[in-house]
Amino acid sequence: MDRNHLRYRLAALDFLEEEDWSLLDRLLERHQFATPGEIVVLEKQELKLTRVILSGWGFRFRSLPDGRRQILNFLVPGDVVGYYATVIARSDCGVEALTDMEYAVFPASDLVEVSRTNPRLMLALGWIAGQSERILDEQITRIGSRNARIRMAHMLVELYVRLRKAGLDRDQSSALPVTQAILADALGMSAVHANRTFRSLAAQGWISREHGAIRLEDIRKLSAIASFDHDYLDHGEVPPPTLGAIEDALSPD
Amino acid sequence: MDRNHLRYRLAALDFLEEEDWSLLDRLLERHQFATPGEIVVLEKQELKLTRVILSGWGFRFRSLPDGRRQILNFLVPGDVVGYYATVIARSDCGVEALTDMEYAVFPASDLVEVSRTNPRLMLALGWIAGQSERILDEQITRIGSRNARIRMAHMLVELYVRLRKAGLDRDQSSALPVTQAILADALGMSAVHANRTFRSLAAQGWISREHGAIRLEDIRKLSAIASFDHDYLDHGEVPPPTLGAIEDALSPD
DNA sequence: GCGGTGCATTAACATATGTTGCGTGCCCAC
DNA sequence: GTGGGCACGCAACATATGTTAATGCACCGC
Repeated sequence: MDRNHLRYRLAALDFLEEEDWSLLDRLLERHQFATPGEIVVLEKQELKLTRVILSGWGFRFRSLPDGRRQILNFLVPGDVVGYYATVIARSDCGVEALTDMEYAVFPASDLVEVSRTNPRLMLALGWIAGQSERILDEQITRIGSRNARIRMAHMLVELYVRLRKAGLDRDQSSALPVTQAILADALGMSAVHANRTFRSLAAQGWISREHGAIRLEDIRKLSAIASFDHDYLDHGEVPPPTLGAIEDALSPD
Repeated sequence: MDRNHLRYRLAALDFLEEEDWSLLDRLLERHQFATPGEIVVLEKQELKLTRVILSGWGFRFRSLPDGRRQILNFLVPGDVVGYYATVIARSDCGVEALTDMEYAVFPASDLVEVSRTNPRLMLALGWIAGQSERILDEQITRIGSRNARIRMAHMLVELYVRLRKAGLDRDQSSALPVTQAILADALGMSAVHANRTFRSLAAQGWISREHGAIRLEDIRKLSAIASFDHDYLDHGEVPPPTLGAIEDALSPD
């Protein structure tokens, strides 16, 4: 399991040193497992743990008074859950596994020490957190201002792209382990309408279903109708000036 | 201007020391101003600055291909914009002022040093960032799974609560400087429908308009129909166990 | 083989929301 | 004052989406 996807994603940043990597390894020592449908984190739970998804899929969600639920975002390998748990004690959202899932757990307060001893690593983890926030922005835009077809296409492409960035190859990342009901919860629409929308996209041959999963058949077409911005998750490759600034800030050490 | 609202909000955390406060003051030394309607941050702009709202209102938004825009969240005094700018160079959303606004600006890379020298302060700022993320979660839930009336009521109450927590008194915080068009952009609905919804709430006497602003007349009723969770922004008062953990993590200093 | 159970599909109908277009009142610059 | 711009109000109609309810189909345990 040493080839975890967080490592892969962080490598793109290209400024971590040997000691950062080894501290990261120690941080991620303790692993836990979950099976499909398992609730990993309960809502409204006192929570002082940070988790890192190592393999498999899940999602963060909130339940509504009327029994429905809203999926806030999906979790893929390399994602961090509970980054702020040190300062925000209660978790307001639950986490559920979609597939078999392996994740690392450590006390959130460890991050306080990390920030003191290895600011570079902390910065790198902050980068991951920042990406999540950007994904939330995108989710808001998707739900708030697009119709069902575009919403669904956009969501599917985003998941595909995130998986590829997490290091999964084309074939692994074009079969998404989500049911239409899950998609409906994520996109804020009824299951029936999700099905209508799904069939409409499937009729054009852009997606298809296989078992309880969805296969992307034509990612270009999907990106096109959703006017998906392929750059939007790309800012990982920190450009030289910024990297310089980091070194400057660190150098008076 | 020494009584800035970030200071007020951070005071609730109750673990910052004298040196943290003075570093914060130095960080927020440089102020800038904006007038209503002014674009403070352009979309898709290289951005290596972090900003802290000191007074006034604004919002983060994204433009859509068809000319509409989605408001991601509102900014009130004490909010931080561009917390991750060190690692995520490009800003994907713009920031616009709603009222006269004063804000502090500093290079995002300063935060790297803060995290090394004053992890407590960094933690405190992370708490602010964590609250913003929670607000995004709420925005997703609001847009994704509630009808127009509830969405609007919920949003209005949230703004009211956030203002009060930022230190504004009841009267200042029950008049919100937003037009119905702004609300529509925030709630992901058409301006006409926002107006319908507004009038429906106004007909019950729960809100009213005054000039270009909205006055909340009955916050209890609004909270009730929106089943607004008054705790959800409350986790600021870090409970003893967590605070203990922070001290533990810091003590081997 | 049988009967579940979970997911997908479909139809008919109800409702929420979007669109277009026009009218009103207010404030402000000239 | 007056003309223009802006926020708001409103009606009629078009459309997207929700609801309910029933059906089919695969998989699985027994």
